[in-house]
Amino acid sequence: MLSLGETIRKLREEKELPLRTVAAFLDIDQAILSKIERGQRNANREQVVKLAEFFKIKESDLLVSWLSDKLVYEIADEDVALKALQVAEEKVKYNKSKK
Amino acid sequence: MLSLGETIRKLREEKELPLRTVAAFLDIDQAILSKIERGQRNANREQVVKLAEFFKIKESDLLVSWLSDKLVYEIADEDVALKALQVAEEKVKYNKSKK
DNA sequence: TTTGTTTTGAATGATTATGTCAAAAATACA
DNA sequence: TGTATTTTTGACATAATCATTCAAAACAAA
Repeated sequence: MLSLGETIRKLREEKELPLRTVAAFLDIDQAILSKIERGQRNANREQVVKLAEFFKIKESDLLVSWLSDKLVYEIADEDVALKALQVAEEKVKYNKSKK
Repeated sequence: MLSLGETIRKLREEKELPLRTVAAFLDIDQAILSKIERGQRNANREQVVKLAEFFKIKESDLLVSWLSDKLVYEIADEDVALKALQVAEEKVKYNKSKK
């Protein structure tokens, strides 16, 4: 259950690439990428899509990783975090069924 | 499966109170409360707590409603919304077990 | 109409997101 | 060691988003 940051750091290190190379592909400063990999910054959607392209992995997998990180972050301090996630699931299912 | 806004509007109308009264208790402009009830604005945590107090309902129930609304909002446009919620659940469970 | 309530939108202020840059710290390795 | 390379950090800038206020418009009831 890796975070987005852990995932892309692992991929980058497997290929023995410096931050610079990946950051250039994303068209951002390497400092930002460093922070993304360590979870100090959030990537945005566009960056996630580009990362999937760069590493040739399934875009939806990386989006799930990114979105779930954001969700966890949003409720991390709440006692009712799990319950909120479950209710959110029901709401999404309901919205989908009626749309 | 009511949203926070629908919930508090229902409660307010049952008691036949104007926005003004509830807004005064929350110490906000009634325009904001109107928007919160209609889902055009997000309440903040403090407001949710006060709303539970005002309507004498369980605080955690209203917090769940509020948090789940926020979660749904955050992923509403994504194809992988459900998957992201499920992965987020696993991450929360994992974090809890290791803490 | 008159009165009270609710909704809307423009304007403003606050907060968050995003990025750059340069220096410090860590790492690799001749 | 010393030097080059890479990574991390933090100060700063700017843009985008969000929250709030206010007044006016729209609505509802008497």
